[in-house]
Amino acid sequence: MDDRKLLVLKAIVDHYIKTGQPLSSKTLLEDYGLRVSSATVRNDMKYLEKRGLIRKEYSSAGRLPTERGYRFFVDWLVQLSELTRHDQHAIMQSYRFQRQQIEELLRQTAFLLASMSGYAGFVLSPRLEETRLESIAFVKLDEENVLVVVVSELGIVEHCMIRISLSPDELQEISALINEKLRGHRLDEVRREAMQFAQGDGWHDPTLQNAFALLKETLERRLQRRLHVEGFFRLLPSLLEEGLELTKALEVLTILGDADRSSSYLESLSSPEVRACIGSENDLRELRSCSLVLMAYGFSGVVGILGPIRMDYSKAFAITSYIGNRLRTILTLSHWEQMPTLAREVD
Amino acid sequence: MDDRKLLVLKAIVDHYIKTGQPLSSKTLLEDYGLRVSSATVRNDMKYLEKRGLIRKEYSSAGRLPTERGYRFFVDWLVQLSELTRHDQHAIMQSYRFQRQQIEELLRQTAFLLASMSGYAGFVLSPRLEETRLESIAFVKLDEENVLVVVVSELGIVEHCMIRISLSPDELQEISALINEKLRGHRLDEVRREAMQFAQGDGWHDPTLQNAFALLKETLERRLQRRLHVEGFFRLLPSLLEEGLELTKALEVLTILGDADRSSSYLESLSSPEVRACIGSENDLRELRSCSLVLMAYGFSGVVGILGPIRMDYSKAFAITSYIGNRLRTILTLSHWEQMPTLAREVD
DNA sequence: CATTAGCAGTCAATTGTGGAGAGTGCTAAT
DNA sequence: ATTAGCACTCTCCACAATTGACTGCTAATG
Repeated sequence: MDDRKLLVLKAIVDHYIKTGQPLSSKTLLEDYGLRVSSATVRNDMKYLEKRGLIRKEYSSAGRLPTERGYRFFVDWLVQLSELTRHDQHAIMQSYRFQRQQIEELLRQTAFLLASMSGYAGFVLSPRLEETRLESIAFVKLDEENVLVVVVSELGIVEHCMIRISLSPDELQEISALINEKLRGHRLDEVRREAMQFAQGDGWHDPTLQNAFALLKETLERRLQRRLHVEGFFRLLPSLLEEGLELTKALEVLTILGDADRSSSYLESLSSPEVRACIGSENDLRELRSCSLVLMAYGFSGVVGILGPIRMDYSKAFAITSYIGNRLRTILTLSHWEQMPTLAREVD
Repeated sequence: MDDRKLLVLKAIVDHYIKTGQPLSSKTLLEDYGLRVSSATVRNDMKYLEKRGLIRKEYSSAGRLPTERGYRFFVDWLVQLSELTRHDQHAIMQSYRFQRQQIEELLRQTAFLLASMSGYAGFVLSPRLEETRLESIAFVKLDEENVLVVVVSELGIVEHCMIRISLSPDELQEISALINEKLRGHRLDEVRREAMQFAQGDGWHDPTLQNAFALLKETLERRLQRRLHVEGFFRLLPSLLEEGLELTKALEVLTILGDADRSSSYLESLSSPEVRACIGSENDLRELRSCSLVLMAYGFSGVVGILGPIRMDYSKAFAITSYIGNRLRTILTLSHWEQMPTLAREVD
């Protein structure tokens, strides 16, 4: 495949991504300044069509990329665009107020992905069971209620109230024991050990055993991951423009609402490097009519963009990669560093 | 207006809500078993049209309700349908696992409204400033970090970490002072008083003043209300069926994303009784092409359904009212009551 | 006076037709 | 390998004709 053929392919993909219109041999000459005749271009197009990289919508129409064409484009032809200073600045700005609440941070990130790309943005929360325990605090609220707060590397992970009656001294004892034994352990281990305590390995006081059972249960229930999605109404027009019927397009949106199914899929796709999954490359049937651009940011969390197959991959790669790395940095820094101090709040 | 005219109106509204098709005089006779001729019905229709209750889409088409017609229907003709046992049971089921996290409960409720109605469901969170302080706990996590937890009538309302170095004794002292002075006060008062402390009315230790400033700021930032919306992709087909253009329909969805504008509007509309706001009765321009059915459930919170103007009002009223009252009950019960105990969890 | 039968008039929806325009494929020449 | 030129294909748009569903009106009826 010679250089001119590559150029023709690139022109077709670029043009179709930009305008949504098939590109004809004549327009290609005019707009991309080739110094050959349109017939030559047509011959090249025929070659590309035989290789399955472009196609026509009907016999006498211009050419547009096939999914294989997009794949080829993404793998070989795309030049990774840098974000403009302006965009970079906007991203920094929106992370300026460091939130302590991790879920809020993730929601914000999804919003950022969506608004910068013009498609839907999503963030799959980290697997908290992979993070390490910083400390667990027990607070006596009144006679029969105790507040349990679990703090991990990523900040406050969970709080819950437990109905149990313990003296301050007892609380102190438990607290010291747990923190000494479990600090630095991964939360899934913590959960396992809480279960052992609950079964009586530590104390034989049944009330206490209950407390641990509750703690374990809390960890279990709330360590569920969340999938934050933002801006999918912006996605809809793009999908419809591609000729998708409304019901199909809504299926795409609905699958994102089903966090269980989509989460595990997104995680299985992701890698530390940003990558794309185009149209029918998707294993999830409902997503076969759109494309994903995503990357992992740590602790098995994933960020990405969901758009039409005719997506501006270059821009999507740039945005996802920049924001993903940003998020990774923020989360990897100890959360103690990020906390607002008065001085910072004021400026 | 005689009984037969009312029957004709009701038939037209019922039929249009069910099928989306205008009703002709002939079909009306056949389906609703009137013992008069079609000409008579046509005369009645003419009367109703003159009163602005029904209209035609073009000169030789059947009749369909105007917005005034829906309003009349809702005010005088709608018979409030009871939810089926099955539906009631489903609602109870989904509230069976009492969540401690209020936001999770609200999200769940929005989901319930959406899935039962087939339209979009929303829940505006309570004004936390109207709830009363149960207690504030300070926990020393390590040398320089203190965890602050605010518990109100509705459960845990806020937690944050503050960067401050205090001895356990000092913490104990502050804690006792605050809880004694402020328990039972509304959170907006608490915020105000925190501000006074911050300005030095209590201690003159600058570090402490900073702590209170932070507390105040936290309360301020996080007492923002949230608008939980679920299932608005289900709303879209309904809106489009009504002949709304996609852009207009998306405007409707977008306005719900703008929590600030829509929240205050929804609150201003709501009353303790379930009520409807139909089409152009809405003050918010973007909502003029759809209808709201909503009610207040306490602490200025609102639940409701957003649907097309051609909505099944009878069903929407039943669902909103049932779920709204359910939610009110759950929140009004002291949160201590709802907490899971082992016994309940296990069964 | 309310009701009815019958007929004329209105309009949407559907189908078919024809011409213009855009673009390709092929062939023969360079 | 490239090019010019021509025939062919298919979409898109506008226009017309036909069909069918309802209504409005009028004159007759109990």
